[in-house]
Amino acid sequence: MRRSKPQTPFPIRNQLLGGSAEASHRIEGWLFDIDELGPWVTLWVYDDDGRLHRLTDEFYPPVYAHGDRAKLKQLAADMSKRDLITRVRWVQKREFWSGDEIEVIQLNISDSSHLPKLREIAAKLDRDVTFYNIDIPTPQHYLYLTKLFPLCRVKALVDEHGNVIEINVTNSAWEIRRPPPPLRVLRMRGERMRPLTATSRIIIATESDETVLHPAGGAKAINAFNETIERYDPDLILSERGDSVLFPALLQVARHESLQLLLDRDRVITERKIETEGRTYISYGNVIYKPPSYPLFGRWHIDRESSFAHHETGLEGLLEMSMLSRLPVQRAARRSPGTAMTSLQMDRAINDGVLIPWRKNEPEKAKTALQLLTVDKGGLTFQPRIGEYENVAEIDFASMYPTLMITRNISPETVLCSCCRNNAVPEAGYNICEKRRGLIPLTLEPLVERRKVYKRLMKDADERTRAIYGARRAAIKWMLVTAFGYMGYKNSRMGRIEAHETVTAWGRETLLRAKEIAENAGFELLHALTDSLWIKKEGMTEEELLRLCETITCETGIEMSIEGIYHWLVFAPSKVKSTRPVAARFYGVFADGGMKIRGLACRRHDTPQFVKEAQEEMLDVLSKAQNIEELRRRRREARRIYEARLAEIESGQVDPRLLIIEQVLSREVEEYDVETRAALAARQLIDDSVNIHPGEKIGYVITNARAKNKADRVSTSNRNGLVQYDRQEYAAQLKVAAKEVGVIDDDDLSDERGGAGANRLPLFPD
DNA sequence: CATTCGCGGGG
DNA sequence: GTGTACGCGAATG
Repeated sequence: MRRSKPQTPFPIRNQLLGGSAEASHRIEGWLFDIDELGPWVTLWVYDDDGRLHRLTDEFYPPVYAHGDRAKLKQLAADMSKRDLITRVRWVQKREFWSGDEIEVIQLNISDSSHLPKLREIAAKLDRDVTFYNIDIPTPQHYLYLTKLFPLCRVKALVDEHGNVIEINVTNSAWEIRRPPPPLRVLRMRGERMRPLTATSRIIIATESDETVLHPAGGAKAINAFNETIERYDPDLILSERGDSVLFPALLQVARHESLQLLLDRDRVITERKIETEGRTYISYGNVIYKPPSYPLFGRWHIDRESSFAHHETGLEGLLEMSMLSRLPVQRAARRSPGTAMTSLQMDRAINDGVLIPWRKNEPEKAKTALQLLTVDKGGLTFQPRIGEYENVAEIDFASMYPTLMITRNISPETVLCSCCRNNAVPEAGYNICEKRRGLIPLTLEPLVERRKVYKRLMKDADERTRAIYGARRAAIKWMLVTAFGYMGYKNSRMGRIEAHETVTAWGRETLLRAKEIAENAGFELLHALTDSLWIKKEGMTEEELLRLCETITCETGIEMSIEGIYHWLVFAPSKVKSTRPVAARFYGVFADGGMKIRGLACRRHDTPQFVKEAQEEMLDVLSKAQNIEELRRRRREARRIYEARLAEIESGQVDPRLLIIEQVLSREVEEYDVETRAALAARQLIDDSVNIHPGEKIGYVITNARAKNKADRVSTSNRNGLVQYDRQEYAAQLKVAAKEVGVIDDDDLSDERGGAGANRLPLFPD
């Protein structure tokens, strides 16, 4: 443990504070980052001359306890004796679930590293005392209370040691226009890093130069890395697999050579343990592997691979999430958007004087089949009418679930409230509170508004600005999506399954209402999915559609708009049984030439690039068709692409790198009951002593799909070009992809199977 | 044939 | 220090 208070601010790039013994002075600039350091937080502030200051501010996180007064007094006395707290007082706060004002004792924790100990105490006192605000990450907690946020403008008064006397924020995270932060970015990527061999390389690139490191070369690589960091002094290290591969490798080498890797700016924190194991968890039903992480002190490290936010929305989106939610940038980068959403809620709650319930670590119990059936019906799904259609319109509700939560006041504490009797919720008949505005709606409303503002501004913006606003919109969208998702999660700090149920019940009702309105207006419904309708009407005009959308918007309170009018649209049948429709499998071309595709091979992550691109090329040809008659002509044209690609595969000359199938492992190798290709590939990697984990993505090439010796079926070798792929197997995959888009049909597949496509589908079933 | 396993959204 | 569900389709045995 490091308990010594830094005597002087760590000098960054020469003497930032002038070096001399000024008594106190002012700094004006912007907050770059915040870390936690025992009884302090470390604030990194860039002043307006571009100099970075490391400031410290004392912070004693306030936690609250409710219960028998005598017991609470005793608790405070005990904790005081053990120096766990610096301050005690009684305050009035509001309880989250009931909304009631209650008297609680406020305890200011003397050092944030004592919080785990406090949680232990809290767990023991569970029966008598209820604790609040005891599991809020300290930097966030500091930001909630000071109203600072990442990248905010600050004015600070600091003493000669860099300790904050006073600090104030002078702008809002919600301002739309803001200059991009002037960051020095170092990019970092590896080649042939797994397994680590003499040919492994790490490339680090500044804006002007590039350095190649050979980690197998030992000290030389470490020195070269350190030299670049010292010289360039990046604010952000943007890596490809830095968390999972590059930093662990470099740190291993550095330790072996007894050298220090100069990752952090902050020299107060020196030791850094080498983590080699990450963590596997389940999210949204998917197994996800989270590699060990290497956040840095005093600069940012973002691993594009392990950052959902950066991967999905880029730096602009990540910063939007971070600023709005007050989550430090590196944390926002490594956590799910749900963490940002929760942070935003906690911020709101704390600043409204609402206590945050402690989320205990109870593993979620498996639901029974019956529960799943009755509780989680989810969004409404129609069966489309199989076939090819012209002049179909798609109309969508905008942000349906978030808007429902806002307009219907759906929140864990408002659903099934004890004060109102209205049986407002369709199907379920639950009550919804009419007296108190829910925390979720309060948090969501400004986000939904902000997305609308961005959308409006994007219309007249230049291309660059449009890209930035688009990324920020995407970031907010993800926050909104998770707001719905975690409401149904039992372990959620402020979750309640009935709230989740309420949203989907109202969602179904709303979609059905839209269907009725459309049908009453003379439209024919072809398909509907959760918040979208596909409709058709002879001689339909755009004005008519706009009127319909307006009516639906008025009647439901949720904005309905035209997603587009298709020149043509195909609802493809099931591949298993060709008369059965499939809800999410269609492709079509909008009047503006754009395509909408769902459920086809090219959308899947486990389709090899070669097949993906071949299908995309075929679709590209089809997209030029203006109607169904032309579509048929274009299919014949696209067939030439199919044949050319097929010939390439059969020649055996395709680059095997284009044939790699990437899949995410769902479990440990030993746990596979079936020796799937993925399992075989994983086995190979382990035999090559590559450490892989459930939730990690692996890649392999099919070498001999039907080999007796299963080890020969796939190859994970990265000796590119030496792999001989299974031509028949890839030819078959290409055929399936071509058939999906109607470029070939059953007859074309029959040569191998010998069966004549007996049940071919009529193109117009009606 | 039954069972196992991986994927989906968005842009 | 997280956060649906469930249906489709391909592969295995």
